[in-house]
Amino acid sequence: MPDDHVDWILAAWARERPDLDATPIGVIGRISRAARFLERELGSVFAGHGLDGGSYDVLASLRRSGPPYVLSASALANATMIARSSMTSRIDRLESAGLVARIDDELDGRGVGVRLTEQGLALIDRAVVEHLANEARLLAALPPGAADRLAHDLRLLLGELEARSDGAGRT
Amino acid sequence: MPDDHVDWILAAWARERPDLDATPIGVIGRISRAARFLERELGSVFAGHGLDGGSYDVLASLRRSGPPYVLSASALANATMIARSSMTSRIDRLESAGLVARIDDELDGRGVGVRLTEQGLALIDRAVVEHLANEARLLAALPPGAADRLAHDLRLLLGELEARSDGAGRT
DNA sequence: TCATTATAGTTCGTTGTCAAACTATCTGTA
DNA sequence: TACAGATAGTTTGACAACGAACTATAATGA
Repeated sequence: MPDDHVDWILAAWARERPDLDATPIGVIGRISRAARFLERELGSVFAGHGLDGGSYDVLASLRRSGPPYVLSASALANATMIARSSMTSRIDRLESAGLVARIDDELDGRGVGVRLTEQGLALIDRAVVEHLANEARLLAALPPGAADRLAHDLRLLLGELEARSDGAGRT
Repeated sequence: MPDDHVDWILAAWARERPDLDATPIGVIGRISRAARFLERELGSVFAGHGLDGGSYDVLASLRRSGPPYVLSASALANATMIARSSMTSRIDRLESAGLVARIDDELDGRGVGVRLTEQGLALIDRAVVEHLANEARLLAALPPGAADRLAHDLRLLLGELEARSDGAGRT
């Protein structure tokens, strides 16, 4: 019932280029657009803890990996889908903030372990509660069943995308 | 059946923080992650036309607005969800590439119209065909009905998000 | 064993986006 | 009219991400 912006996009293409089948935009355009809105909405909670989305992702990855809260820089880069060079500077920032510490990898002289500090652990354990409440709030207006359906269907799509660019995910 | 990375994230949180309800990640985490994958996959087609995603968005917005293919810089910024200052430099780049031209707004001395050049029109009319085929390809592996269901449910979510941050979209 | 190749991480230069400050113009109201 | 505030667009400085080049270490295999 409530139009979204993508309805306007689809109507415009139907008018200007009726020869094209623009229906994929109904899925992919909405995912891109929703991701941008969500990034903004989620950002305010992160900012309340002195973080941005990228920093939160690193801390959350370490936290949910369980004790001793250590992952390699590469594992973190894979998990968060950014380049390794970008992870270097993310770790730099988090390290200056005292939230993580670099430790030598005993088994592999090239590797660097990234460990959650006590301060980092305390921070992410607080932030995750608020973050999940925020996410739940954003989904709360959906009619019953829609969220589960979305999770199910997005899982199919994401599984496909991950399989395609194989070796990217799966930390 | 095929796991996606978010399944692992959910399992990890269930193990480490069983007190939390992480189910919103099943929707929101997948949207964010899918958006990143899609950005990459779609980028290769754009690059084949000498564009990036942002440039494509501007040209496509102008194209589907119909003749005379003119929109204000603000309208373009709203449609593509970027800051007006970022739109200034996007237009700069597209203008140097000869794909758009700035024109004075007769009615409003502050306004700047952005018009698709003949070259820009020809380019976007070629690119959009290939782009839509690419999007269709990425959705092709979904089981019957899944894409329509996704479009429907994402529309509900996006409508909610757009209503929340009111005045952002709706060019 | 030693040379070749692959991998982990960092450094470097470039780029696109952003917020804030600024200029120019328009709008509303007294 | 005149002036205060809103709006359109640009400029500026900061920043996060990227790819390519580089260093150091590990793995392979002849």
